[in-house]
Amino acid sequence: MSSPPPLQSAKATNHPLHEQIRASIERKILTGALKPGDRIPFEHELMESFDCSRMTVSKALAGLVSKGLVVRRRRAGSFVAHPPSASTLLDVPDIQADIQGRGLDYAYQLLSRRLRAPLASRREECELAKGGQLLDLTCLHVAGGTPFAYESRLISLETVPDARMADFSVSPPGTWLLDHVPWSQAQHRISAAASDARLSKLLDVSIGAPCLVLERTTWHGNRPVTQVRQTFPGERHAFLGAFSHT
Amino acid sequence: MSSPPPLQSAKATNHPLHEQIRASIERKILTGALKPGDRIPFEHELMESFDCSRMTVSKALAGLVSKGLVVRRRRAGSFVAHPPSASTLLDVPDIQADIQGRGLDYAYQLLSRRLRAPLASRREECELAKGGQLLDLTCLHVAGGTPFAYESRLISLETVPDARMADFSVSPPGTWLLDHVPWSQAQHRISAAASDARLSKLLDVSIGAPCLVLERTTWHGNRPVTQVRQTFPGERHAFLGAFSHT
DNA sequence: GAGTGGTCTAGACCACTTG
DNA sequence: AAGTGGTCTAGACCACTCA
Repeated sequence: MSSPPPLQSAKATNHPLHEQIRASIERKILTGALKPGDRIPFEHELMESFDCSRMTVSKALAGLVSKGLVVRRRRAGSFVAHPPSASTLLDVPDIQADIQGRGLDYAYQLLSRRLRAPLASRREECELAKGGQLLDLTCLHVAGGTPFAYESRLISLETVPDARMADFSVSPPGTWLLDHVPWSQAQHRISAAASDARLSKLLDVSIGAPCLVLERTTWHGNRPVTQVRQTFPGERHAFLGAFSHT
Repeated sequence: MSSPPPLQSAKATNHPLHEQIRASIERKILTGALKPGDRIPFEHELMESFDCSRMTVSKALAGLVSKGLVVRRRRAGSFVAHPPSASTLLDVPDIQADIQGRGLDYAYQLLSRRLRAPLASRREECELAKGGQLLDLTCLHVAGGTPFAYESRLISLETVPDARMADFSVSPPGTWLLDHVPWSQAQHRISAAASDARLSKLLDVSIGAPCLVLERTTWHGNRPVTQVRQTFPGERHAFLGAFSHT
């Protein structure tokens, strides 16, 4: 005889089981324990681990898919997704991919590279450094021969020690970071500013010309990764986004 | 005797059933057949309508919840969600709510109001009008005594005939539209421009000062609703957004 | 107190990919 | 060919909430 319905034994917390499973996997992804491309245990393995039915596991994974953290392929399994490299207003844009996506030649120029401590007077630099050092970079992105954006970036070597050895004279730091930091959250700020003398020379615009300024801080899990300020000639560039109330 | 497993009778399309159900309800919401606050049939009603199990109906509704189109309340039922009025970079922002949310006084001034046909030379105006007339408005938003944004807006009277009678001398058209058009999609464009003489006077900035320009076209279902261009003093304003790869 | 949605199960068949 | 995820069922208990 079959025992009566299992009675949902040991519902330790008040969170539903599928959320616990989702959170458990999500944590592993966000902390980097599971990196992009890594395989996630099969459904039947998770069924055993969490002692639940397949539908429950499936619901948990479906949540991760809808967040874009996981991709699932029949017969192959489930894997941690690669961060999208496409550029929209919402994503962390990769300027190189963006320019090449428009069919333009991309060129890049490293203007300066400096290893330094955070300025004690700048609170956000200290938070970024987290006690370590900062890599301070400035560079120029060029699209089809025309200056596209000036970029000033700080990278926290405490969070991304590998950046110290990376060769940013060839490929831009943004692209490198997208490839080497598994997942991120970002805080954006878009404003407008007038071009000063130095910027005007770099971007080939007149002094005082309106520019779009994008400032972004990026985290990996709860560790700060990088802080970047990109300046675009305002009449040559725009941010696009198609949104539904979704 | 019970018949053998129902064999998924009549799988007309190759879309899964839960997606068909979701699409069916989503369509009703996007076309306005179901308006915000309207009740969605109970799960057991949908089970009968679509002749399927409750889990399948539940999956369909869960999809709509995750899109923010539907809210569900125990014992009460499922309802079409009200569009969010909060303002982020992704949403359709309501300037009035935005300013008041910062604890500043909000003032509003209607500068002009004109009923007119679309200019045949401007393709986007003709698409917006869809054969009807346009309401052409310009106005100024003021926050705490300081000019905040200049707005130039076109409303398609073909899609929103009620706008003809609305009193935009009191409340701004953006707020009115958010309250009267049930759901929308939007296309945004953010750029920077220099302030001209007229704008400088209105916004109280110097001529040539950098300004943030937000252009947005909004649709209700597949009908164009409105097209707006808002200009912000660039050093006084910024667009913020916190994003995760979600 | 009754009915809603929230969650879960233990099966099943199917479609797809390649382990 | 085998094994994965995708979908679906016909039940069940529960928590919540509102008439």
